[in-house]
Amino acid sequence: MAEKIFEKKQLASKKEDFSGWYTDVILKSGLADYAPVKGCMVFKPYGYAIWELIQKVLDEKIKANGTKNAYFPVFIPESFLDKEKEHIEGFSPELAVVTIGGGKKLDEKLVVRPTSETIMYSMFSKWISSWRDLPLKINQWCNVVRWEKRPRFFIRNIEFLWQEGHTVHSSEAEAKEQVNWAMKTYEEIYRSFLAIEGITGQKSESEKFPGAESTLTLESLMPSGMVLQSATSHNLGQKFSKSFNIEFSDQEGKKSFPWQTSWGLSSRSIGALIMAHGDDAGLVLPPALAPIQIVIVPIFKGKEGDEAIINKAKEIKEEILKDYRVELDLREGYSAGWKFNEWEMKGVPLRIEFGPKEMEQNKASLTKRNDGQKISVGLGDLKEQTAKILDKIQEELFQKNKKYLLENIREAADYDDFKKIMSGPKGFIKAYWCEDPVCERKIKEETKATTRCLPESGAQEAEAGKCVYCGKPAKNKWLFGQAY
RNA sequence: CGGGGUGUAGUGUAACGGUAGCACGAGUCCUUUGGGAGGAUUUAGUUCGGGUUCAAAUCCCGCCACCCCGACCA
Repeated sequence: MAEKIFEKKQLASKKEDFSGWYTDVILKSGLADYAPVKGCMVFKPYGYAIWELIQKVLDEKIKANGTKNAYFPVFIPESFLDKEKEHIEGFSPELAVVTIGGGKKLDEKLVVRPTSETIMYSMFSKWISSWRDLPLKINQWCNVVRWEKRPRFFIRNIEFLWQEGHTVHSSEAEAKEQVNWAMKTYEEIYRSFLAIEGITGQKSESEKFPGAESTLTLESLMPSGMVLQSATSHNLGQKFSKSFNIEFSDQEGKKSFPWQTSWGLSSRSIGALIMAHGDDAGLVLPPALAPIQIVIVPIFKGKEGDEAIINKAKEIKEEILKDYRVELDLREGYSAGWKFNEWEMKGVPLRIEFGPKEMEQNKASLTKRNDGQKISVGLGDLKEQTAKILDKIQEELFQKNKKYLLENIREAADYDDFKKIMSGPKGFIKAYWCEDPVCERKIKEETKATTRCLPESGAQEAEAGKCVYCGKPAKNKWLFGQAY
């Protein structure tokens, strides 16, 4: 059966060739295309529409949090990045640098932003002088450039799209609150919209954002058994405010460095979406983020009755289902079966067939993309039923993904166990780690697994144990996995 | 950036160093439309740049891109 679909769809099998499947689905569903420059990709309209929907829901939450949108330049003077030592060390290997402008060699090279901390904070130091200027909460939607050596659609590109929030606070507690707010918001976006479960926790010293005090991360599990860092939120402490000379006078007139945060969610999330839910017939999109939530395929019966069917189908689209993103497929010259396959490839969550039979019985035939279930609904109940079914699809996708994640967290009692899991199903591994970077590095070299995070639950759960690698005392159980 | 592989029409493929062929797609017309319909007709290609040869898709060198595996990373 799987082979049959493989042939029919001209799609690699998700199970047998995950990488091939991923690329095929993206190209054939029209999400994206290769660009002439290695590592760059084109977001085609269908893929960009998903990004716009993600932007819309996240942007509302960011604004409701009191953060305002702004836009900073794409070029950053090279010297700005040098100001924070860890920051420049972390980013220098992957910078794109402009040396010529307007035909002339530039006096100071310009870095194409890999992230905007430095250019924003140079401005913040001008804008902030009093406690009355705080908190300052700025977000920007933009592209960033990181010269990745091994690109992959959406997951890892030289240029990608994201949102970066940057806030400045008069107290450390307030900054921490902001960092937590961002993480909770990302969790909600992933769970309620992308229908993807994730685990939140602290990054280790070596995995945290270059220049941050600490980094919170959301880690999701992909069907390949590999882990995807899905969103991050950084507590920058006073490191950047000191490097960039951001100072404010507090209520007592005392000068002090403020506490800062930065947090981001990128177009990588679309990659997660594709991987998490798709199947051998193509994409499967959750209704909340599907550019087309419902497709109506009219079935013609010959010249005579066609007009009535088309008119009724239009009425269904424009009146009964006017609250949804609906596509009415009136294209001629394609058979109904052909259209079914195409819309399945594009992952449209719900298909409505409307033909002579439905016309006669005043009903519609619905098919759920995620499990192929067919439901017959009277036109009188269609509006109500559609709402229920779309909610159900959204929930089913999330529950399936959550179940997969929970079933793939394994405890490694010792290092042999650890290695066995990594050479088998992979997924998440929970294990004691002494927090010595040497053990972390060795584990990575020997198994490809890196620390993903110290889960929020991990700290309470753990009574002191022994490091899975060196056997020395360890306070916490960390989550390991092979990262994308 | 290191190792391995691939590159022929829009896509998938075939051709010993000697006529670039097939299928799908796309265009037009007709018949069709409940799980990728049929006929007629048209269309289009050796990644790019060098070299060897009487002759190169085929052999050699290089560029670029893509895939897989590493190192680096959202």
